[in-house]
Amino acid sequence: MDVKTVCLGMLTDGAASGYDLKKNFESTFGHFFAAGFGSIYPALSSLADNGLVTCEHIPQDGKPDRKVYEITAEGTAFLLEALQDPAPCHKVRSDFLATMCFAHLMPSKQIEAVLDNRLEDCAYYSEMISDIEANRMDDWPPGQQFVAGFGKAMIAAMKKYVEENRHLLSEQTHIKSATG
Amino acid sequence: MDVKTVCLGMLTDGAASGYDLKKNFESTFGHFFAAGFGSIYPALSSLADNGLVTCEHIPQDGKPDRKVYEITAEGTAFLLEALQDPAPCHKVRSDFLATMCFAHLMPSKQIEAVLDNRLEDCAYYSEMISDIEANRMDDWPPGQQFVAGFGKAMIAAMKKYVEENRHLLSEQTHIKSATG
DNA sequence: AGCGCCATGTAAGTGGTTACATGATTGT
DNA sequence: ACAATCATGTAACCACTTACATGGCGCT
Repeated sequence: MDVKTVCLGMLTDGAASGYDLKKNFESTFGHFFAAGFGSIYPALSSLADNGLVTCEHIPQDGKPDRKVYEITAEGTAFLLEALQDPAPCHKVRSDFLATMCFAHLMPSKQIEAVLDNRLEDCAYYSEMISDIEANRMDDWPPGQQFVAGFGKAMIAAMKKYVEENRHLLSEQTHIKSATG
Repeated sequence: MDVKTVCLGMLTDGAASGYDLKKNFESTFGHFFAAGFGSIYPALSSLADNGLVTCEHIPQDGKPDRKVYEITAEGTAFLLEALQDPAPCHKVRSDFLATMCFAHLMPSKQIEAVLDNRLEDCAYYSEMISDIEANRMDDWPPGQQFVAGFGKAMIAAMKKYVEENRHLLSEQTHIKSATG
């Protein structure tokens, strides 16, 4: 699934601009689907070219036109087909884990810093999800509630694992002992 | 961190061919860092060009030369520097979660199929990690044991969450009720 | 007869990131 | 003064994926 398809999905919730969608990518979708303006704007243009969305230009003073996109019937049909994949992937790409694989080559201080940073990241995300939950989750479709809960559960599991197992990494230094 | 750097890291464990490294990418590193031959072979060539690894050509009958790569002192220095990032990222890219966000647009049967598939994927990975644990984990560096445990914990958390919360998605049909 | 394992590589394509370009308004 | 918010876009770049190309050996 690409940025185009996710944008299309977001538009099923109502008309929005690229700028609006970016906020979704930062909040709700942030923990599992990243996208910057450099992907979103071209995606929306392409969707409009293919008739999957319509675009209304709203002029503004001193700013570029606000472009509000709305999904079309063809867009909905396209989305529904895209959602038919019975085995959508769930991929992790972790420089963190790759780094930890080589912890025995690193000084303890560095390992500690990396682990602390990961826990900070967990804290950041769980706070973010709590904020979202507190504000506007009641009127969400059940799928988005499921997904928010999923994120929360995974982050909690990550935090727990790191806290309970960091001793495996940092108890020893990177210099090999001579006791072999 | 790119494929090059991870290959370099793997070579700290001993000399190996591209084919050998691929097996690592499929087993130990599979759940958090994917790479195919199309990335691995060019990565190793590039590392050799830059003097970070040496390459020994071992002729074979009826097969291409087996090329065994070994890390150099410069390679080790390069790796150690790459490992100094105090905030290595941990990214999830999930078509599964993106799909579930739009579950209210899907028929129940489809949702069930997607959830079942995810649980199968969990089963596949946890079995794989168990196999790895059973065979050759004792002599691993602590970092790789930490990472294997991490994968196991995350997959267990995923399985648990999906099993306990799938009812949120599949109890209702995709057709909006007229009770609003 | 066919599949999977061994073993390497290239070339084209894809999909995304990063940096750049513009510029008014509102808050601290 | 400075940063953040609003608001859009392009162009160069990058890393990785996919498909293709080659071919013997051993197992069922």
